[in-house]
Amino acid sequence: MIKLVLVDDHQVFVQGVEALLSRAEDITVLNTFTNALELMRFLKEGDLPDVILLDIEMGTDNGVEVAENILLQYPSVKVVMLSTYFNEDFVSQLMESGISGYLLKNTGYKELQDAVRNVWGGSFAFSPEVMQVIVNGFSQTGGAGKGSGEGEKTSPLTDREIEIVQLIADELTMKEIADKVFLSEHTVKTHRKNIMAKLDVKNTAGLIKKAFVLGLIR
Amino acid sequence: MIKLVLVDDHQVFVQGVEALLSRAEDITVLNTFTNALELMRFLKEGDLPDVILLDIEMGTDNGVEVAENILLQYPSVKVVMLSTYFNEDFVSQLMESGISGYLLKNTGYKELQDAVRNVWGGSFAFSPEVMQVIVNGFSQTGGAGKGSGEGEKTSPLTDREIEIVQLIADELTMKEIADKVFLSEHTVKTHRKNIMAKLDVKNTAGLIKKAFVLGLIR
DNA sequence: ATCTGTATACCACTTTTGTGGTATCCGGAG
DNA sequence: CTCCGGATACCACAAAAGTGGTATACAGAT
Repeated sequence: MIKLVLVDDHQVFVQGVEALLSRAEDITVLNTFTNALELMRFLKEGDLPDVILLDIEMGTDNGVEVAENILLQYPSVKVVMLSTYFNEDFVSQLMESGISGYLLKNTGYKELQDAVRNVWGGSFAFSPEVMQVIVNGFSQTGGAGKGSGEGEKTSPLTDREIEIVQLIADELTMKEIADKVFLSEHTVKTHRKNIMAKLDVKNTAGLIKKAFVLGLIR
Repeated sequence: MIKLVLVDDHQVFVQGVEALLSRAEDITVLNTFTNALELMRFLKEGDLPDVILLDIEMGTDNGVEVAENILLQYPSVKVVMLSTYFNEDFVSQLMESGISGYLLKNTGYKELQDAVRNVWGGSFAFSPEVMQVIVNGFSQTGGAGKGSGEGEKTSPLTDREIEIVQLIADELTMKEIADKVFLSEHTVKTHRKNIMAKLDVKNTAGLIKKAFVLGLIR
């Protein structure tokens, strides 16, 4: 019996997936959560699942960081990311963290069940689109060994930086943000600069897009 | 027996919701679709559902327009929007089109079932967050009559404009876009200007955010 | 005690956006 | 046929964004 837990901030979605997975007789859904905090509390209680299905876009929680945390604290559980979007950076970063799968939400439930079984058996589960990029990544960087690039890690943003990103998304200018958070305009610009470097984007458009995908803004 | 169809471009999601709604004995899911084209073809065949659950963010399809089309051609079916995000503009626009509900995906499945029943019975179904804004809108504009503002309609973008939006989201500058689509930089700027006016945003940040919510970019 | 990362602040300069106009061409609706 | 909307193009100016530095202070880790 494969024990699993489900995390996604959309109730209908978790309930739906739960119903879908319950049809498989070899899978039990131990519990479901709509935020990372609940999940971590549950894991701390000791009844560890075999597999965790984790949504990347979770509003306040950063799915990538959550995955890293889980794998750091409980290396034996298999983590499979479920995402609407597909983002190369995440995949390489998450691979390094040791996730077992990355599935897009346009996957069907049969494939999802199979994925859970494969992962439980020690294998991996990636949507075709994702798989392709992984393969390309390897051929580009020259085979095995160092993954798909060393300096390309998407470092997590600090609290202050996240705050700034959200204000930028609210259409405020640097000056307006400066007034709002009682900082100098220079400082806010510096933050934006750092954020753009961390997220590896070239302008506001890329910044907002990535922030959206990362679940930093809603 | 309430006949309904489900539309959302994420397979697991439709399958999940289907499973959830099938638990109710008074609801049958006639069919599910992952894009608007399939849905419209199905409706044309004549077996009209009582209720359509429609996701707003559907990649290439614009959920708002799809809803309008459905209601124009088949005024007797009830349309309920399902969305991750909540956007005021949509709600007022969709209200005018005659939708029967707007639910966020953080709704639970029991509420979803109730919503379907209410809508079928001629009533409405809105998530609390949405309801609040509707009420506020009315009190602000001074009661019934003209909805929540006349000139605030989010006009649909033309194909060219959508193309430009997507290129902006890909971090291209006006000059780069101009080269790419064989237009003058001036023309591209004009397009962006018009787009921003239509979407009622103040800058690139707002533009990308709204484009994301509208499902114009992914 | 030193190193590292975060938050803060400043400056000068270039590039891009954003504003507010005008104007032509074309195709479809009335 | 005429009117209108969409796509196209241009201009000039103001306002931001974006680049590439430097620098201080402080907290926590080593």
